[in-house]
Amino acid sequence: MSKKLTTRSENYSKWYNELVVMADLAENSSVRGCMVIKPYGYAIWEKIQQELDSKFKETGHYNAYFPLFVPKSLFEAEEKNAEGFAKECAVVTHYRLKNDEENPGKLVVDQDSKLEEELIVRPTSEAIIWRTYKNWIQSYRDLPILLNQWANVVRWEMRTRLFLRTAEFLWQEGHTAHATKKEALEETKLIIDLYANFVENFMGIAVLSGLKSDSEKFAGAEETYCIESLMQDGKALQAGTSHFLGQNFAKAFDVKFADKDGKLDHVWATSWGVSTRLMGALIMSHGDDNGLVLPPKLAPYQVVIIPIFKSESELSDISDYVNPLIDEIRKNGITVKYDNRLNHKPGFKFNEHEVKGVPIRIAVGPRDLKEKSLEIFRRDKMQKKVLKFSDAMSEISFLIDDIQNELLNASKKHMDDNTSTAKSYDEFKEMIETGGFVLAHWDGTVETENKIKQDTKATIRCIPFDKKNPGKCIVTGKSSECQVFFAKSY
RNA sequence: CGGGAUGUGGCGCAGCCCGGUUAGCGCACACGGCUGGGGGCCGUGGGGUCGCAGGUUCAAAUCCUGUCAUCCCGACCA
Repeated sequence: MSKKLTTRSENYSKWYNELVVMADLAENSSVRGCMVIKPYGYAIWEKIQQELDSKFKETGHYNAYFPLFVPKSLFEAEEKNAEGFAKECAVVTHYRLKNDEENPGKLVVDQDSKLEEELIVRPTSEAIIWRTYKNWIQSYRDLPILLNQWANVVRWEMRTRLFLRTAEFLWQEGHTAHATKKEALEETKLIIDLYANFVENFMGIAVLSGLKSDSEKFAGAEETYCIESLMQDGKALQAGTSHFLGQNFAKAFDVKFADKDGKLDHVWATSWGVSTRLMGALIMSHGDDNGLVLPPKLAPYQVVIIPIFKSESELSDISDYVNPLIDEIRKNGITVKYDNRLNHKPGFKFNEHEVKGVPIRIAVGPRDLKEKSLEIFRRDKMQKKVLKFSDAMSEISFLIDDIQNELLNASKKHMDDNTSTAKSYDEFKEMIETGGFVLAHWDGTVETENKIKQDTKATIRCIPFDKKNPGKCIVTGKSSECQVFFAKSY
């Protein structure tokens, strides 16, 4: 691993300050591990939302919204799910404050307002949604239900980490109900493929996709499919998951439907989600020492034009010069910002947009007006060149595609270069120490998985969908259906 | 939740070990001038009571106790 660019890198503030800051709201605050997303960071999140939304809609899904609070009795209905999340739930026990008689001007919880039943702030919405689906589903004619919700959830983690594990985070969670197992499994696969496609082609991040082992799967799921990406420091990051829930939630919430023959059966379910963690993946995949690097499809603005001028009349001449180009860029469906602020110097602006990762920068000054030229710069490779003004549009169009492609290529190359195959356990340990993915045979048991985790801190990141190359487990020598991907992970 | 570290103007830090003038520096900010093809320069100025609570002391940013938060390592996790 040549670079160690991570969320914990020394360049921390350079990476993130344009996007988010950790919430620092009050003295003695227990709003711990929450982030404030700044406008530029939120603009990136909105891009992610828009693209995913359109893909969900193309595949027949609709958005809906369900309550933030989950009554404890609902939450505990699906036992495995409840058990899995119990340790990290924020719980609402009272609904009123009153003046503190001993401390004028201060408030205390009104003990008379204790709730009969505690409310859990959703760590995920299966429970409340399946309680609702119970009332919506009677017949096979009511199926499938294909819903998605954009929401915030709260998981009171022991240890938080900016972007990757904040106590409150934004995500989308899909929850579908189906008449058959086959259909639910197809949905689970459809979504993981949709995610993989999105993360690769929109965000420019190479991913692996496959199955989670039993110990890594979602609490309450029969099977969990995942996409895993490899960060620059050689650690893996789970970027999205899609769960086949079987009939677990339908049984827990007694959701049955009558099929064509009038026979009652429990409904089959899936759930799936991606979160603001994707923004962490973005930063850790593409960022460099100069700050963020955004793939054009994700950039709040793809091109920035910086005029170089001494006086306002000079600025006005430059504006006349570049305005036709700005119009043309927009006509081509590319977003552009003309940074004609008077209160910052060009050098400052260059730097600011570099830190923000704007894919393409154009600089225009008096010299260019004379020579009918402009300077164009691509952020990913930090290369600039001077062009004839008349060639600008075609170069911009080329760069928009080229930067998008090159980022994915670089990400794929990084993953390929750092994926190796271990033939023995000793070799495996060495490879894990180096970083990256290690493919190895595994006998399929939890015991072996745990041993590997204890010895090396590596976990099974994913099991390929086609299990087609039998061999012998590197630890026990027992037979193995296929090689699986191991890595140390976030 | 266990181990370690940190908390000082908006941001980043020094000072703390060995208590003692008016708590200092860089960046940022405001004003003025010179500048202007890569985070400009010079000058002037404003802003902090040292996370919070308590204790020791003539005297606390500095010592002690508690507490909250953050970061790192572990366990746990999208």
